[in-house]
Amino acid sequence: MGEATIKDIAKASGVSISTVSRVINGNYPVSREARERVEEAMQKLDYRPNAIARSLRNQKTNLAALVVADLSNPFFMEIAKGLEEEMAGIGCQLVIASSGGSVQKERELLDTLIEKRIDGLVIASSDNEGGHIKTCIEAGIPVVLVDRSIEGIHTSQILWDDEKYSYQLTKLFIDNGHKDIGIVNVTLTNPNGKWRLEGFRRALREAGIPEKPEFISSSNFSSDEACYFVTQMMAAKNRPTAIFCANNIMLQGTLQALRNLGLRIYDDVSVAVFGNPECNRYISPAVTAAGQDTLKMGQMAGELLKNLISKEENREKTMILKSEILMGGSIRRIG
Amino acid sequence: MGEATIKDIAKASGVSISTVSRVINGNYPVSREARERVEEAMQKLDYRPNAIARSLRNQKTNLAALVVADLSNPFFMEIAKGLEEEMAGIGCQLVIASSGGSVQKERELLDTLIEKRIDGLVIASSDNEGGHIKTCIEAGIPVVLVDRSIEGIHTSQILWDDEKYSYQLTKLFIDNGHKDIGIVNVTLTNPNGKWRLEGFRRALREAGIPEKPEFISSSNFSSDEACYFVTQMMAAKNRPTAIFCANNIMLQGTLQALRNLGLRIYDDVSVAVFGNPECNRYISPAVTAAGQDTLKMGQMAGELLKNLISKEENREKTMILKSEILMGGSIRRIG
DNA sequence: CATCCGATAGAAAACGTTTTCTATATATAT
DNA sequence: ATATATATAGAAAACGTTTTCTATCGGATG
Repeated sequence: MGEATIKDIAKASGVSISTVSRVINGNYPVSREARERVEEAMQKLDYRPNAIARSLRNQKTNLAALVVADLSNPFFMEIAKGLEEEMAGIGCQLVIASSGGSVQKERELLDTLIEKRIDGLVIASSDNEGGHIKTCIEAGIPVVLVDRSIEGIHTSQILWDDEKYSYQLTKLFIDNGHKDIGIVNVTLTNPNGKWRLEGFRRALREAGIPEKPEFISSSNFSSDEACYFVTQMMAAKNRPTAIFCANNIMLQGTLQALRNLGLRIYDDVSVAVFGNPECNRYISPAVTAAGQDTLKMGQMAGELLKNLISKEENREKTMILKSEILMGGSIRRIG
Repeated sequence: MGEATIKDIAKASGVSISTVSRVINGNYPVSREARERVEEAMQKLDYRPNAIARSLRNQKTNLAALVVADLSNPFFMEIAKGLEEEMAGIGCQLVIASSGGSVQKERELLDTLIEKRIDGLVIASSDNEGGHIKTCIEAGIPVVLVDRSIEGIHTSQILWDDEKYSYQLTKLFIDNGHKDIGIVNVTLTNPNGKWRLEGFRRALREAGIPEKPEFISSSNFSSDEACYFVTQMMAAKNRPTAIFCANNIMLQGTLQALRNLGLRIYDDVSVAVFGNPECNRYISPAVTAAGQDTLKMGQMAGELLKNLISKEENREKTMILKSEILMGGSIRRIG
């Protein structure tokens, strides 16, 4: 049993535990003879330093946490992947926790993460209040916000340029002759939802197209709700000729609805999405999108977090990631 | 700063640290008066117990680890989701680590996880040797193997009935008149690969159909390699009329290849997969599959792990999860 | 009245490290 | 020969808890 402690090694090799520790860490001079005896003993007893004890002494756990709403959303998983990659560089492993979108659950998660004394936190928060995140910061935990900013929280952030690319996609519809455009949005309490709607609106406004409330989904977040909304919207006698989806999940629901209704992309309705359409791997025409480099977002989050942890660059930093308009064949020229 | 320790609380409330500890844990009698003073102090100083110190003392970290090859594979993420859900029940959070399929990396990960003294490990190992996993077990860490068993490792496992369902899918092809059937398999050193090929072979054998080596992919694991293999295979003048994919990633590569070649599922080639076809959300005909309930696999893994941790059921257990044949429209009747 | 018991609470040991402080021996400089 | 570095290594404190071991005080029991 890997139960050997530093004390056992000391005894086995006839030196003090201080000396053993110095051999392990290599940060103080130890005679060759002693070192060899210690190393031999460690080998023989299959010694493994206890990271818990180390953490207690060093005030450092080598653990970072990622808190998201849903583990199975590819969007978050790409972030996780990038983050893990990046943190591995400083020997930091990743605790992943999901809130299922529940504010209550998220707060509980943060509480136990604080108690666990994680070295850093990356969070795509579902909590618009931000009180608990402030608590983390006050507890001395470096925090990086991803995907969603929170009013009143000052720390490193990495976001998308929601307004700009929503505007561009909407304008793309308009330039192709569309006037009746629906938007399948996430909740407006979420800042993404707010800004993606803003961009959508600006494009309409600039083109002099009046908004139609029945074409604007008010507040959903699940694929199912999106599906329901689109089904309703497309069943009405005045239906849009184009649909803008605010993220990949909204697109999923939208496609589901269109399939159920027997409507084809391009032929029957034009579609665009803010985010990465997983479907493009499978269907054609591909859905035109404002593609997000989520892997990079994870990596950048890791970089920002490392900066905060090392205090090298203590000033918090806000990064706005650019999207790239990926032209698919899902927008039909009409009129 | 959440820097208050139990000592500070003791001082602030005029009792000993023992008493504070007893208030926190509620496992020993404390006078009402003392309790109230302590609770007040904890409130005022925003005290948060240090989980590290607790772990050191209690020999328990409330951390379980999940080690997989690729974080962004939906297959593993569903497992993660189920596992997280289940472990939350005993206040255990999840460290997630990915090896990228590298044996070397996996071993390093396990080493640091042992040092971190995690309470349990769930792993879909890429290492056929199993030496490091044995080390974990010897170090006293409960281990549950998922998706892949390892020869010589005795611990709880939860697997699929690879041979049986591969046989069934292949037989489905045969029953529909197919004789030239390709298999896009993962590496044979992986037990899944081995058994999925076995099932495939048995079906052919029973039907008296000779195997064609050029229809059997030898050893790939990435979607890209699968794509390459299928492209080659389908470009030859004698090409199969049906393709069996050994998992979701192999299917991805296969579909990619078919798209590139302009071949349509059903019309030009029949397809089936062992696993969950993410594509079925988007395309039709849906791909016929031996569906895996990966969420459940994660939950079961959590349950088995909890059993091992609590020692309630110390005997290791092997579970074989059934698949469900999901009839899509991807198999054409021919001949 | 002596004894014992239950309720309460403090002191101290323990968990396994790292690091400061101190001590010794040897080598170098005066 | 004496003072002074230098290399090496042990003792002990510290990190923040939990729990065992003791101790005190009242009251109940003989």
